[in-house]
Amino acid sequence: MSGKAPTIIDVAREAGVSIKTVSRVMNQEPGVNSETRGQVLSVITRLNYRPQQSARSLAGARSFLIGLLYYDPSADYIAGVQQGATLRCREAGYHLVVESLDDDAPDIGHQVDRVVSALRPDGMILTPPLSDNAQVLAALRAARTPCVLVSPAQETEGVASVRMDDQRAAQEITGLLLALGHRRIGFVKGAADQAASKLRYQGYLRALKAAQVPLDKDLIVPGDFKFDSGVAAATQLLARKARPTAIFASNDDMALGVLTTAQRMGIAVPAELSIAGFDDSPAAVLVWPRLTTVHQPKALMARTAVELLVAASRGDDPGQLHRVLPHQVVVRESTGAAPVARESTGAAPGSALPAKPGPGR
Amino acid sequence: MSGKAPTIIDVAREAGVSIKTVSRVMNQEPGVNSETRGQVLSVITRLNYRPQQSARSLAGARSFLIGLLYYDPSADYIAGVQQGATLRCREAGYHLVVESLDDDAPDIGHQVDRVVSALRPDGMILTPPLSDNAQVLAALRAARTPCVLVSPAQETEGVASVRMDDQRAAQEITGLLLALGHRRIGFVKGAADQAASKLRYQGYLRALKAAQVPLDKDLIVPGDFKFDSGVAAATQLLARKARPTAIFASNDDMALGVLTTAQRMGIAVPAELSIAGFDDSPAAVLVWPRLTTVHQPKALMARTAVELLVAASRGDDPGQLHRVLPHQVVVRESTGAAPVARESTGAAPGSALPAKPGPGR
DNA sequence: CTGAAAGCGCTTACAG
DNA sequence: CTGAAAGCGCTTACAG
Repeated sequence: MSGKAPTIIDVAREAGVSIKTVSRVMNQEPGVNSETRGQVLSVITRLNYRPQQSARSLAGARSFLIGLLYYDPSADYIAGVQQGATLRCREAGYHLVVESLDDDAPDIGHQVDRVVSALRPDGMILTPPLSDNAQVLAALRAARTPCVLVSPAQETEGVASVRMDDQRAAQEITGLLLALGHRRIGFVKGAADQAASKLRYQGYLRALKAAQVPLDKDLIVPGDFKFDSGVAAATQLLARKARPTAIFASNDDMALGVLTTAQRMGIAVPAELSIAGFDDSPAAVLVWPRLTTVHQPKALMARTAVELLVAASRGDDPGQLHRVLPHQVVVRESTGAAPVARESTGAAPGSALPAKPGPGR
Repeated sequence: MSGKAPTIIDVAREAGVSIKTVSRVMNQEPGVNSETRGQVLSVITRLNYRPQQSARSLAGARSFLIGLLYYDPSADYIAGVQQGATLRCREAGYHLVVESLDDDAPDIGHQVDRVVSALRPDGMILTPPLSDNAQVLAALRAARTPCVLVSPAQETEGVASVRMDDQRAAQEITGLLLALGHRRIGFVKGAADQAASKLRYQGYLRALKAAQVPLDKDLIVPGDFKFDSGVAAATQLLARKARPTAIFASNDDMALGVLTTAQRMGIAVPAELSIAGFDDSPAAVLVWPRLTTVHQPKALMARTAVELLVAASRGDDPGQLHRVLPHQVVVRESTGAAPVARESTGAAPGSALPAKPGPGR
């Protein structure tokens, strides 16, 4: 508890070795007598010595810093990613620096450049839509900073990436609705400029095809991932004569718009209409019935991204560069068996209450 | 675009000055001939020179790093805080390092210590509940690392803090309900161990007193800030003979539980029951009617925290150490005029639809 | 298996 | 107003 923090010199003196040996122990380099190593380790513990990041960074090739770059993410997305990244960083002795960028800014390359040249991070994690931003990627490449793309639109040769299988997840959740007996399943598309939109749509199509359910194009409506577009989509879909018995929205925000609209129209969920979303957002469990949806492995993707970067900076073999992580279909109360087969005749009777109020939890 | 990034030596040579002069210009120190300064600046721009954080940190007293420490925050909270912090950091030439800690861990002091001794950040921002964690504060004090507490339970002499006025906000939103003619206003408390719970409750009490509305203790029910406790609270409150015409929940998650419960009981919101929350969470606008609530100045609190830290690290006068930032009451569709004065007789007729469906947006 | 020397790119006193 | 020297705390070659 003296005034100054101990340095590598203090440790070396106490342990009766050179600073080089202490350095070797700290970096877990091979070729140190195990007795010497134990001796040094005990002094390190006793003095509570911690190497200083700035000195290691200046002298060596590593900064022990990993950057997380994002642009206008949903709160839930960034929180999930960050949780996984910070925990894995701590385990590996790294620290996470976060930077919020403007995807539309013409000087975004410079913004990246600034961070990289100031911090010299050992790696960068890019979340969508930055994972598809050519300027960002070019700036990183020029600075020779390794990066991992989270859910990029497409995998790039030699650039690491982590993602989940959006198409398969969408196929699974559509399959769930089909298994419940639904045949008229509405689909609300995501924003046209996002890669996930297309994948989720394809998953929906595949599931129908696999179940040999003919495609009804009128059941497919546009959306932009926002609540209001879910409201608009539901308004359109539920006004049909032969209205769908289920609606799968490309994300939870839109699914909540569908849910609200159904409730306002007096359509019981899930008795008369099943609703499924995608994302497992916090709001999915803040409504009743709670949403059936897909849980994206955000924290695991981030952990994996950190691992790939740490391996690369250590010179270890990172293994497979393109990782596809397992998702989870979360079945809650917004989906149920299709109504018994009598064609809906338009306006349905009944209240907004579910047939059987479920338990409060 | 050569292989190596330019150093201060390259700049000095090009500008025909000593590295010390370049250093002075970079740090905006006074006492440099303005012509010399301009000359140096132009070389810096031309070479695209950026000082390296690790070298500055090692040689000097500043690291240009600010830490953000949190424990299990809501996604929305951390995202809001971070947005404000990263932007202000960028403007000031700082970078934000985030670390997720475990508030219950017995070695949390060590966890903090590890970050501080490795990174030597110029300051730390602590969010609740860490802003009230004695071990964290002690570790920071021992390391002489300046910190700013976000919304601490109580202000500490000499320790900077930023917060909003929870009590006044709660008083305002209760006042809004009173102004709408409500007299039986239910209140759902927050978790007993959080400082905000008490403040919001006091605000509710004050508003009633100011309006000379007698306190009915049966209208006050416990809660823990979670959705389910809102459901439980509403179930209890709405079963009363003289049921409340409005319910103010201490946060949005609970308010959503109240909303769902009302809808399932066939009580129209806001025609028969007004509902108000607190936080302005993302979910507040993902339901219908959208929630009337209080918007907490998360980003502004974080910006201010960074400013206090940057000023301190520059040796500038930070000014007032305890900042109270303005909040905003956001009036949406979940609140309306109190039903005309006929005593509720228990079970109310009507559907879950609002009297007049509002606009879709 | 271990160590002495040089150097990473800046800032801090100290001179002039 | 400007600069030459020392040094921050490590790692990198290089020896032995």
